[in-house]
Amino acid sequence: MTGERRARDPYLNHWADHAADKTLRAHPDVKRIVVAAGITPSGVVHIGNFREVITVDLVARALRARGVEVRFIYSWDDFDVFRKVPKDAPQQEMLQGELGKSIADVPDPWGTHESYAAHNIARFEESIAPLGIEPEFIRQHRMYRAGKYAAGIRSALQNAAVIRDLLNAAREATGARTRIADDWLPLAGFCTRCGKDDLSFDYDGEWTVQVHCNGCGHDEAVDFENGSDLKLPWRVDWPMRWGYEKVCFEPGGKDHSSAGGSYDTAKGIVRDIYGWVAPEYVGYDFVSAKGQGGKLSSSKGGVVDVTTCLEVYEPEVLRWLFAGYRPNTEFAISFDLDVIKLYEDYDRTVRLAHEAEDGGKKDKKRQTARRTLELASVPERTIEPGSTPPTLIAFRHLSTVLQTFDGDIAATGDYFVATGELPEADRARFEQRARCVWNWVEQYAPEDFRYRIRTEPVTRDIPEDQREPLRRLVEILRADANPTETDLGGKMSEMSKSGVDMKAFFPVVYDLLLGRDRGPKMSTLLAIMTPAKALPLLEPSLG
RNA sequence: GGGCUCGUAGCUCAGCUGGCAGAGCAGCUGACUUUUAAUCAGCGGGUCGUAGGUUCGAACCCUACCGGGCUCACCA
Repeated sequence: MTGERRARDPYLNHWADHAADKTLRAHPDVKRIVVAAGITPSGVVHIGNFREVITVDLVARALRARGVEVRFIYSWDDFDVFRKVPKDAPQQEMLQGELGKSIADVPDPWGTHESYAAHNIARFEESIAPLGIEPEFIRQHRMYRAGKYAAGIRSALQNAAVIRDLLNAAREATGARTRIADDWLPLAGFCTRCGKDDLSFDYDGEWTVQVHCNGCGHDEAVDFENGSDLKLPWRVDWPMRWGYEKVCFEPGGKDHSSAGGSYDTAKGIVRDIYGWVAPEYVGYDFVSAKGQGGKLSSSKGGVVDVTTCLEVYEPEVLRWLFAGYRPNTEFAISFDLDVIKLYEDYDRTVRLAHEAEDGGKKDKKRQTARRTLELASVPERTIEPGSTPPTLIAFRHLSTVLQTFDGDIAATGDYFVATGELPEADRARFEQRARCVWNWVEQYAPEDFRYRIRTEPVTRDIPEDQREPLRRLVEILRADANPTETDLGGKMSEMSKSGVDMKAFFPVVYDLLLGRDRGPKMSTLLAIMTPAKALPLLEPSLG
């Protein structure tokens, strides 16, 4: 397993493929490539954190596409200190008293999980399951308490001076004013009596640390060989874990990516103390949210999480979004009208990806579309050029029809099957999209976009010149209990040609049916409603 | 102040290790169709932030500058 494990395929040309190639070049002899993600569950794990996970997942897929065995680990940094009480959490007073403890030891204020950290972790792990992301989850607090990192801690303590010099060198290089003190130890942790993190240490050179709690005054000799509440500070913890897990690839937020930043110093520490090299790295930019109005700020503390995104985006569309942007591009997840455009872009990409290649210029675009879509696919699959794409009902069209059926997804599906627009085989996918469309219509769509068919008829005083057209429309509907959209389109056309001013007439009809003066294409609306439902709304006004 | 990163069409972004600037949307024109406009055909649109350099050849590599973002904690 050395050198090129597989001839470079020009089609494997996505940024995740490049990252995979780079990783393989850096580790030509490794049998099983370890890729890692790591996040602190110190608050709601949001869509920005998700970028870390999806980035690793995409690179993992790219590595597997090269025939490499991959281990995808996800480290939850839940031995982190609880520093800030989230504003939207219940039991503010209780939480206030827990500040300084490990988030794995702070009670869950929502009362549904074993700890504050566990609550945030569970929510996120559940949310990414539909996306086909299945890492091996690792809980830091368990690893530390089980003594897994004991040797790593001892190495750090015994080499405290080396680490201090490395960190100080970085500070010097970046012009920082302060320096680390000579008696500093690369150690942190929690008091076994009060649980808080304000500690002083004295190291014996082997496995025992004298711990003094500056908070409650507790003194204790802690033997960390078989696990304890001691841990390494972040800048040392990260490289220690690289060495422990033999991590070959791990991305980082742009906040880690600068000189003197944690990746930079970790690089030196892992090399000098832990005998491993820093993983290949991709820096990713932030993800923001756009167009959710006031909806979010109250319920989610201003943070968009994966669950919220999946209410509007199909799993594969969400993956496709993240796969499409280069990691270092900042972008916003949209909940406004952009959603329609994004679905349209996605649908077009699907069609393009399935087209057969013809040797022309467009092949490159077909390949890009195909590769991006493969990486986005849930479940993972490859796409054959020239194969039949799945049938996808356009978002906009679906929103219209779905509203006509008042959100009844099964009935809407039946309708599309009946019209021939939807093969029965693609029904599951259709229902997934329909749920997203309906959520969007209900929660985010502008008023202009929304309508509902009247449940109770109203009787209007119809203007003289509109009575005859209305009578004709009613006759048309009475004549055929199940007209198709095309049938009705033809009738509308006839009415128009016979001199009816449809521009003036339609608002009258829309008002009777929907309570507004505009609406979906009339023939579509009436065909879907069926005369049985439309007539009772129209007839009373005939007088 | 040091560093990283971005700057490409009106907008959002591609552009693989240097080889004729490119997609979608928006815009405009035409066709068809009577309603939140769909679909089809076509068109226009860029000094690739600025100025130098390397090269047969630069959006891409190097230098400087301008502008935006980020970063440089006994925090993860």
